[in-house]
Amino acid sequence: MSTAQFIQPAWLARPSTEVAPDLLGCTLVRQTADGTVLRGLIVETEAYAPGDPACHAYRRQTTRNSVMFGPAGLSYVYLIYGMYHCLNVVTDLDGIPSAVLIRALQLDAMPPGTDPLKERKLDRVAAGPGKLCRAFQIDLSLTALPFALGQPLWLEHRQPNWQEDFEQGAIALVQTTRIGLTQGIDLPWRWYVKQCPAVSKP
DNA sequence: TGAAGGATTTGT
DNA sequence: CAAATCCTTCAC
Repeated sequence: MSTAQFIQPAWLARPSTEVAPDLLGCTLVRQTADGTVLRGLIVETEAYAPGDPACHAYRRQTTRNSVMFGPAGLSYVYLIYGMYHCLNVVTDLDGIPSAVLIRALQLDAMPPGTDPLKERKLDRVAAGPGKLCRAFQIDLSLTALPFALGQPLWLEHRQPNWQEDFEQGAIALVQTTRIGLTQGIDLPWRWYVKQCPAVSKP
């Protein structure tokens, strides 16, 4: 028995490069209109920040990226390549455009005795920013919404078990360069859980 | 008003 | 490596 600790805006009101690694091990929860609740452990993130040429807010404020300029704790969803959506968590202080891209989720374990092939397949269902939005039914209608209980999306802090494993070294994090960019490719602003089967790319 | 291109994914 | 596919941005 455990009580979920919901992530508040104040915890997200820090530079995206600090929040991105801290979000690993936290849980993303999606509640659909019909009441279905989907949960996934965040296992891969990327940070986007001011002065970063890969950031959507690099040039100027536009209709699409305006939520990035606002306060922390809101969602930023955009459409990429005409067919996939990507989910971000807006971070840092009001007026500082920045966000963390959620790139991969580890979905809840299947019941004991499940076919190992099925389990391996499940590991890849949310292994990538476009795939996780597809799995969690996240589209443009969910942009600029607060992450909070009762909303379509919210975030929960790391469970004590995860935090203990992390502190004892049983879980390790990897920091590396971001994926799929044409600019800002050298910034090491991608983090993921080492040897996690649900990470998009090792 | 139109053209170019993208923080992706999948299959050849 | 190229296609799929459409919204956003920027130029004219």
